[in-house]
Amino acid sequence: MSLRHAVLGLLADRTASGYDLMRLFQTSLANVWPATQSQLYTELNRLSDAGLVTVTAEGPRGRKEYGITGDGRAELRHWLLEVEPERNRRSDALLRVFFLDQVSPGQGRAYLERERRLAGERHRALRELADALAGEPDPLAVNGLLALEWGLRFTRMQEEWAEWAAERLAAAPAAAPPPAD
Amino acid sequence: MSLRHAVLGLLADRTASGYDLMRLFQTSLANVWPATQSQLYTELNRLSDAGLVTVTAEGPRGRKEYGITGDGRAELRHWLLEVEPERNRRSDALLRVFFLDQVSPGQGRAYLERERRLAGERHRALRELADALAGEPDPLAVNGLLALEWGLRFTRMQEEWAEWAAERLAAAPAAAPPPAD
DNA sequence: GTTCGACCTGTCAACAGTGGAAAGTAGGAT
DNA sequence: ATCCTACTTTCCACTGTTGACAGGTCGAAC
Repeated sequence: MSLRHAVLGLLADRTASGYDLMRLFQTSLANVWPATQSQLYTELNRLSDAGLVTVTAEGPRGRKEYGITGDGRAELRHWLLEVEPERNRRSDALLRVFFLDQVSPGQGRAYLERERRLAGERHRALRELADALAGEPDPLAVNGLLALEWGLRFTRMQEEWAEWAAERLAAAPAAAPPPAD
Repeated sequence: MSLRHAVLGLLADRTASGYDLMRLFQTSLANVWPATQSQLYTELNRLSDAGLVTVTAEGPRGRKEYGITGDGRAELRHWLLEVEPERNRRSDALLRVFFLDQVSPGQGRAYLERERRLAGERHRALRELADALAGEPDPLAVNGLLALEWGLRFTRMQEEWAEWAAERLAAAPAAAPPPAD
């Protein structure tokens, strides 16, 4: 459960209402840890009960401004530095690859070609985002750029892999040789 | 929900009991789509109700052997070729990167160094697995090797990225320049 | 002969995440 | 005055996943 830490991280350098957080999730964290409005409000209440955040101000229309507490910062640091990151194991796309011999070799190659295309599109979208962000010195962007570079490398890798896999499939429809390094 | 399709995929070229499937998940699919025993039995019953699999034999100790039906194969092909693969969006590790400026630059670099090390270890483990599999011509291995190559590239990419990110962090603790291609 | 381990099937409670509905306030446009 | 839109919070039903529990058969070893 890292939604908790995502919220703490965002509150660490600004106070915000649930609505503010929702917009931050939609923009800066959309590609890293998406969260819906209902999750956020539930989590804010839980965090508040646990004493990790606190209401710093109450606005006009019921708006509640939340801020991180000392305990909250401690928890955030603890998670950042001491909790082992969990591996991302499930992959819808990779699962399909496992069963690719259930369709004809031609369909398999077509599937991989689509994968390559989709990865390429995502790569170009991220590149545009990176170029757009390169101009404005947004405080959020500092480490966001590290994540962005990760995305650029990842999508590039997916493209190359899909191309490689399609060739491999074409070369040896019956038995694949061991992967190259 | 792709557990359904993982089960269909495995049953597509062999009949198997729930227990057999459990072992297949533990071995060949462990890194792609983990599933627990309880999920499997529940899913088999659901699939059976939906007419996508059927009991082909009943063994001595209550063992039930399941086989895929025509509808099941149709569903599998449909999922493989026509359903858009969903992106894997949540990443525990990347989320941490976003909040890396909550700790000192030195701690941040130490974190990235650990990431690099963990990725390297996983890379070496996958390489050993690939070498071990290179010998035996397992029917499962055919497309499993494609997935394995994906893992090799992915872990290598993570290593390189963590190194790059650490350098980037060291070079510009206040404001990061735009990412290179 | 019993005990042990491998085989085999199932239920249950709990929780994270999703999507949608409900309901309310304030400010600006018509 | 009224309506629309943005803002704000909350609740509920549903799915997927997990881990624990609970049962059962069989072959082999002791």
